[in-house]
Amino acid sequence: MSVVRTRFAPSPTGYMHIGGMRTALFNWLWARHTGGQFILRIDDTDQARNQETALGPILQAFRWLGLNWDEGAEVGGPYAPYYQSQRGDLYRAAAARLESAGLAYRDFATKEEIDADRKQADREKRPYINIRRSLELTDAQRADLAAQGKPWVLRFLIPRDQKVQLDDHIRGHVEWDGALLPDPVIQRADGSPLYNFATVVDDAQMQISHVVRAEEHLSNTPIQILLHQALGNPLPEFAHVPYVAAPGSKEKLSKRKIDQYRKNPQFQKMFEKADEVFPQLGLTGSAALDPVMVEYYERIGYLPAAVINALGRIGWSLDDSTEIMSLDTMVKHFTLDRVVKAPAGFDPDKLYSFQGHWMKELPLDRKLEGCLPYLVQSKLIVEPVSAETRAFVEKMIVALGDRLKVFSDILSAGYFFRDTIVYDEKNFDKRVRKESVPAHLAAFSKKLEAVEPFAAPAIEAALVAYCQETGEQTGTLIHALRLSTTGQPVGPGVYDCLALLGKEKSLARIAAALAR
RNA sequence: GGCCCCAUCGUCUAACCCGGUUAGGACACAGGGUUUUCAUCCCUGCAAUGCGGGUUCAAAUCCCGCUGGGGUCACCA
Repeated sequence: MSVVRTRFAPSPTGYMHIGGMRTALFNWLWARHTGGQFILRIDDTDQARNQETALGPILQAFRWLGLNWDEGAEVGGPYAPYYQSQRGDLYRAAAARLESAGLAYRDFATKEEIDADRKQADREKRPYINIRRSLELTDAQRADLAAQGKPWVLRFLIPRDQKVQLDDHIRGHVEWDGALLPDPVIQRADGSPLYNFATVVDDAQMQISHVVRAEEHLSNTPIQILLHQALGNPLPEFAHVPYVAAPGSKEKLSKRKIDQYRKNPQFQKMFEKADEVFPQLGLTGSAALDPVMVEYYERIGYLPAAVINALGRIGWSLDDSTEIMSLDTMVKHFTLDRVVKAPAGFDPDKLYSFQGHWMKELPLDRKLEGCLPYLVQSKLIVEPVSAETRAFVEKMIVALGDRLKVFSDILSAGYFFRDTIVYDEKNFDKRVRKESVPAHLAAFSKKLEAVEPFAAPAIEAALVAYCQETGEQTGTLIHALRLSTTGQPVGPGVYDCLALLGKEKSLARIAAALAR
């Protein structure tokens, strides 16, 4: 096989879709597995919906996940430019070629006429295909229309006597009947190309060997195959991967259905997390950044390794038991024939589980680098971050241990920085405002004054000693101490909390809690 | 509705191509143990071949039909 060249060709929409990212990943993996090239082309033929800024988040998503591209946006390459908006000459030349070969025709039909034809076909319960009235025009009539300046579009003349066959790497053999396909517009009146045409021209010119894309493009494929044939291009291989569905459903994950997803039980947690975390960072909540967007995961503090792992397991498996996979592992083993045919729901729980794994693997210094920006953005610490602060946050991270799942979880321990703490009232009543608890808290607080050094082992020893003396349960004191010093019913070991807080703050907070 | 695709635990999947497994793994869930919280970790449990016909000694696996789900039907990409 000659060199494998795959491409991902996003339209600049202002965000990177998590499902699109999975398709991009498969393209990337196939190229890397085979030692081929991965091209990032920008399909911005639809001028109306493009702005410069709309591309940024897409490129950022690739960079964040570590999916580099050999040719394409920003990096250029031998088939530059890689922006469809800059490749007009190529499309116009190809269109002219088809027209002069009699494989495309100028269609003077108006939208209204086409609509009427369509409705008519509908009424007669037969499939709509173009009536091709413009083909009946005499040369004189055509010249006349041209002289009048009547607008026309260029349509590809679908060969209606042909069957189109495809041997797809994933779906196997698929056939269409040319007699049922409408003639697609390949060029607008203003000379600009349409997606199906530009894609064909580009895939051929860029020597794309494998078109790996989501199955929603399957119905575009016969047209593209016919176009390639008409243009005399060698046919690329096709692999239509299943689309990524909304959690627990078979419906394509779609940004437009975002409001429905808020009620989706699995997605709900992600929206709640966004609404909890983003405002602390000075961002709007889930309204601006939702779990359909790759940026959501970056901003919440997921690890690229976890997102990659989760994406790679949607619709693909290495074998019967491997779940945890690094990008390198996937590159080594990825093949198109192990891609599943059925659409798969995105599973936030499974992603979270992968995240737990990869976070555990992460060295402490990397965790620190990951957490610091959250503390800075939420104004809990200031930049430049002093060496002492770094050391303190590092201790926090150690104390948090596996409770730190995503980087933004560091914010759940904000009570180490804030002077006014928010008490969980229900648990405060249960653990502190109870029987002899305040008295014990006060008495133990006195013992704490003498603990030196004020570190976890010494604090624990003091507490155990106190409980032995008084016959009180250690659990009672532990819960009471946690509630009064952090306000929270859960968190790192309470000895770590006290040590982190220091003697002075610990005693002050206990006193403050007793005074409530 | 036309065309096309798809169908194994709640979810992601393995086994299907080349028929013979107590239908395997993971996530989730439930129970238990460790940690006097939570998280982690360990153990256990729960749980699937959509239906109907063939072919065959034997069908999740091959064939047909049905049902169900989904994608797509633009001068969007």
